[in-house]
This record gives sequence, C-alpha cells and structure tokens, in this order.
Amino acid sequence: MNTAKDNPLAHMIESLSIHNAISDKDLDSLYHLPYHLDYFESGSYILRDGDMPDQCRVLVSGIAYRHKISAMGLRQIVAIHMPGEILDLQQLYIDISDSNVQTLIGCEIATISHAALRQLVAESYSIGNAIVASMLMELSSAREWMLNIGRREGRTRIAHFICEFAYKSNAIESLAGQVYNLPMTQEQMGDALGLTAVHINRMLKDLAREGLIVRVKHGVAIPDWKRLTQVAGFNSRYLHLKN
Amino acid sequence: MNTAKDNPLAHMIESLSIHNAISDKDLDSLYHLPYHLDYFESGSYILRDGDMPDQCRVLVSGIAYRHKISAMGLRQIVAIHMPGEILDLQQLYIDISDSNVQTLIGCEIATISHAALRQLVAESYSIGNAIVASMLMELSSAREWMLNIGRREGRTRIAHFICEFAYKSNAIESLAGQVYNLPMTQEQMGDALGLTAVHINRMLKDLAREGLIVRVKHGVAIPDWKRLTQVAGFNSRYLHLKN
DNA sequence: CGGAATGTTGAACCGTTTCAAACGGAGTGG
DNA sequence: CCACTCCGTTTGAAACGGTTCAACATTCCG
Repeated sequence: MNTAKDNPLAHMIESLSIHNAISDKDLDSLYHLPYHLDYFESGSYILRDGDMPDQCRVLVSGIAYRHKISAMGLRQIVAIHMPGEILDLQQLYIDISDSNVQTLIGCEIATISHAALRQLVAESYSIGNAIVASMLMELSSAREWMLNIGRREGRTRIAHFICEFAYKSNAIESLAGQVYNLPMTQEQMGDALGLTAVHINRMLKDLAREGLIVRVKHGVAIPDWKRLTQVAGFNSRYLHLKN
Repeated sequence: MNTAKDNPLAHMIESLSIHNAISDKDLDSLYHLPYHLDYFESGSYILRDGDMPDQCRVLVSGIAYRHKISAMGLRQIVAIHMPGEILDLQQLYIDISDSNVQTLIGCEIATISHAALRQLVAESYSIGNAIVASMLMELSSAREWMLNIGRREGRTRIAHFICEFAYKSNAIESLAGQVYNLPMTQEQMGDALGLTAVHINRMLKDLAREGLIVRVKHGVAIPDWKRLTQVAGFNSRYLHLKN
C-alpha cells in the first residue's frame, strides 16, 4: 500500500477521507490514480464558463477562485478553492461549466481523465460517497456565503471572509506565526463580497484600527481569533472540516 | 415495470432522469422505493439547523424554502425547493444540517429511510450519479444566487428572482394563463434577496409600472417574458433543466 | 366581526458607491 | 541608479440606493 505523504494528490485524498472511511485497497487506487501535473501562473484560467472539459482538474498547491460575470459585466467570486479540491466535478456529472475558475497565485494542477475517475467511482462505493461529501461541503459553504453577502454589513462581511480564509488555510497547513496569507487585491475581495474595492479599503482600515486584524503585505495577522469570530459571526461548522 | 405517472415520487424520478439514463430495472426500483407520505401545513419546519435525521425527505408537492439565520438574527433564504427535490441529502453523506427548511405553502413530503436510499445507490451506479447531478444543479443555482445578491441592484435582483421562480414552476407544470404562483410575502422575498420588505414593495411596484410584470393576488403574470429576462439578465442555463 | 398579519406610503437617515486625484511599491529599460 | 510606468492602495466629497421608523390601508383567517 502506498501512503506517501508527498504524493501530489495527498490533499485530495486526505480531504476525501474526512467524512468517509475508505478501505486500504481504495486508498491505494487513489494513490495510483494516473494524473498529469501542470503549473499555472497567477491569474491563469483553469476553467471557463461554457467549457466542457473531458478531464477533471485537482488543485494540488496554490489558491484558485471561482467567479461568474453578470450581464452588466460585474463579477462575483463565488468560491475560493484550496489545495485538494476538485475543480470541475460538474462536468463529470452534468454538462458545461457555469462559472470560471482562475488562479489567485501560482498553482499546481493535477489533471485526471474523466474515464479514470468514473471507473474509480464505479468500482468503489466509498470513493463515490467521498466525492459527494466534498460537493456537499462546497454547497454548505456557498450557503454561508449567501448569508454573508445578503445579510451582513460590510465590516462584518469582510471579517467573516478573513475568518473563513484563515480557517481553511489552517486546515491545509498550520502556520507558525498566525499570519495568514491573503493573496487577493482589494478589488478581488470586493468581487467576493459584493462590495467595491474602495469600501473594502476603508473597512479593512477600520478593522485594523480596532485591533481586530493586523495588516501585512499580502496577508493578515489575527491578534485575537475569538474576538474576530464574534464580530464576524463566524462559526466554522458550515465548513465541515475537522481541525 | 411500473411507470405510473401518479406515483408520488414521480417528480423526483423525473428530475433524477434528466441528466442520466437510468435503466428500466433501476427505474423500477425507484418506483417501488418504500416511502411514507405526510402533509405539512404552510410554515412548518421540515428540517432545522443542527438536525441529523435518519431519513431523507422528498418534496412531493408544494413549495419549500431553505434558510439560515445570522448571529444578529437576520434571515437569509438560500434556496427555493420545488416538487421532486430531495431536501436533506446532506445528512445522508456528511453530518448535521447547516440550514433550515420550511414550507412556503402546504406540502406533501415523502420520507425515505437512509438505509433504503443507501442500498439503492450502492446497487445502482446510475442512480447514484443522478443524485449527484441533482446536487450539482443545486450548487449551480446557489452560485447564480450569489451573483444575484452580490452584484445586481434591487430592481434587477427581484426581476431575476421572478424569472427563476416562473421558469422552475414551468418545469414542474406548464401553467395555462402565464400567471405564476409566487406564494411569498414581501418579507420572505426580502430575505431571499438580501433586501427589506419595504424595498421589495417599492421595486415590485416599479416593475409593474414599467409593465414588466402584472401583479395578481399571490402571483405574477409576465406579459413579455423576453423583456423581463433582459432586464433581469436571466439565462436559464444555470438551472440545468431541460424545457 | 375582530384581530393579526401583510402590504403601502412618506420622510429622514445611513451605508455604500462613484468619481477623481494622489500615493506607494515593484518591475523595466536606459 | 534613476526615471518611468503600471498596478494597486489610499483619501475626500458628493451622490445614490436602500434602510429605518412610523403611520395607515388592506387582506386574511378564526
């Protein structure tokens, strides 16, 4: 049985195992899944609205984001993707993509053929279940975002977003200094939160003035995690992670 | 082979068949799925945040909505459920519910045990796929809602919501008179769209004044479907329905 | 019929946007 | 190493969309 932690698909396999026990044999199939590894520069498109790829892409390292463009040309970021997430499950089951996926920083992407993944799911009940679980986690996350965008005011909305980002970062790798990488422009944060870049700027300054966050170059430090979560109304339960 | 159209689960079976070919044998299993039928008054809770039911509920008739409550007590409606939709798939695969589901009008609900559904999925690859496809449709819908709430202004947002409602209603049953049932209070519409009931009222009046909609008791008529979709920036593609 | 829930309207208020200008830092070429 | 440019950040003032509050009208329902 191969259980090498340095397998590029390790994050994916780990996250698939969160909610479902996967047998050693199936785990081994996962470790031996044939894939092709590519590097994408920051800002590259992985998937475009309307695409219908015949393979699945897994985010191995880096951070990507999913967005939609309205008829008026306004952009809404609908998800942030962390290492381990499968980026185009939709095309495996339904049809063309309804959203774009773009890298936020340089990303390694593993490409797996639909055929290989379909066969795996057909052969292993537990792996199919695990993929479904990962999809449900994304759905749960989407619902919390709707609450965030629809019913929280700007300041709180940003605080909540920072909490989610920090929490998900920690799930991937515990950072020593409590400084979380937040490699987004204020424009991108605005697009994620339904606000303008200008307003993001002002509220970020507010949060810093209140001592809720400390701003560093392309990241934030959170001096008092509990206080920030209270302001944000953040409860990690919706992420369905175990850490 | 049983293919009775009046089987209470007919809508569910039909919607499961949209994206996946299901064999006659599996269709028969679906038709003979053991269930228990209940009636819920308008306003009843089907599922509560934190619940962990050991059965799945399928909406047979009526309309239900899913919502979350923020720490400040504000409500955000995150989905409208139409007949045929499975309401608590999440608990089948992950854990406790992260949202509430409540009936909008009187609803018939079929209850199916997790055990029965799990067995069915384990035995039929195509039924598992179909359930996954239905989940992906919900995810796609959630993403469009985020775009709607985050990036469209009030008037357009409401127009888009009305389009979606009408379109989904039509998918269930073609109405003769083009009058779509919209059995929501303005407060509920506000909670769905991240607006106040007062503002919903004003914008609804605006849309009516412009001739984009005609307001009837608990519904709307749409004189010019194409014009409304243009104003709303509505494109049915994200719903992944076939009609 | 009466009471509660929902819809309607106006005026004041406030959070967020818009526009425009200035500032800062990183990268490039001379 | 400086000058230049590009891109993102910062700041201010005015405008706007949406909220709040409060009063009143209407519909629903027991």
